[in-house]
Amino acid sequence: MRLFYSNFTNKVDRKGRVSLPAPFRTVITTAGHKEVVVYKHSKLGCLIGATPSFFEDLEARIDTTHGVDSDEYMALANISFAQSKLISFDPDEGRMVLPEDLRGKAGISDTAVFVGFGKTFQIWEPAAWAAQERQLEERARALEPGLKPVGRGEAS
Amino acid sequence: MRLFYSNFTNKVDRKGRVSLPAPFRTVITTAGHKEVVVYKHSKLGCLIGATPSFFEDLEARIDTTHGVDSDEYMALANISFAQSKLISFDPDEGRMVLPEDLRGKAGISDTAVFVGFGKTFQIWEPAAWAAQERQLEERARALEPGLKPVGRGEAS
DNA sequence: TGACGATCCATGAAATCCCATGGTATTCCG
DNA sequence: CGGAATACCATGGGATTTCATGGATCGTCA
Repeated sequence: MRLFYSNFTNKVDRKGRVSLPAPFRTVITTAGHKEVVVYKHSKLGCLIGATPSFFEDLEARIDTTHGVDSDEYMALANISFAQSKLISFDPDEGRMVLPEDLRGKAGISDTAVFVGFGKTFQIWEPAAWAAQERQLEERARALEPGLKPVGRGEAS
Repeated sequence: MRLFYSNFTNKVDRKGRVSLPAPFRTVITTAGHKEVVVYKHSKLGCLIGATPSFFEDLEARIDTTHGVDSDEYMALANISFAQSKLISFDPDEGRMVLPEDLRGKAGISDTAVFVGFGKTFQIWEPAAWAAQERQLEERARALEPGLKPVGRGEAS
């Protein structure tokens, strides 16, 4: 499975259109999709994006472990589905439309930063991302010794 | 399998007609249907909608694991079949008729909110949905530590 | 015939598609 | 190696289609 790497800063025009960074497009189309799922992160002031498959897997996992009427399912489904949007992008031009409400929630006006985060990516207002970046760096410095030996058993 | 995402607020006219949101239509027609199954949720004050296949699969699962005479099967059959309505929608215009009794049970008068929940969707009276939304958010906050390992891969 | 559905037509707003352009990185060729 | 041609990508504007929604018509079943 291809993952989302690096970060890209793109313009958002009056219609709310943004170029989905070309490398991100590749990840998504390679996974067999022409759409991305986007929602607002509950704590961070950014949006989260992922392939539809990511959510399909998530759904299946929650369904089998908890059942569709459980509190867990409802709470998770609210974020992953009810509050999410399925956004299609032009496979040729590579542009998508960030809906007004999502832009508002992330404070994005005319510029958006796309940040690769492995299986997901984040979309930030530039200044907010700069701040987050600094924080992450500090935190990483603090955790560094602890991170080294951890080799998470994820294949590939 | 396509899933139901996002939420849409549509008008219900005097005849009980509502537009099934276009993306929802796509999910249903892609699954090869021209109809939706709708019933009242036993606890929540909303209606549940899904493709006929959803219930066919569910039926098959319960049948094989419990048998058609089990309590589980009876309970499922009552909700999924006896209490449900199979509602067809105009494939071109995309409108369906929400029967009076279902509207009554959900307190819906002239506006309905369609909420995507993965394999199913919900139909709410707007104010009731707003309240439910708040509750789900709180619950998500409470469950968050427990959810983390499931929704792995996300920054925090 | 009278109520209730179902089908058909009309319309404004909003979302989507199509074409054009400029810049940048990469490749190709002398 | 250097310069030019080329391919890729981000971005803008305008045209076109889709979609939600209202009203009217036609049929049907008591």
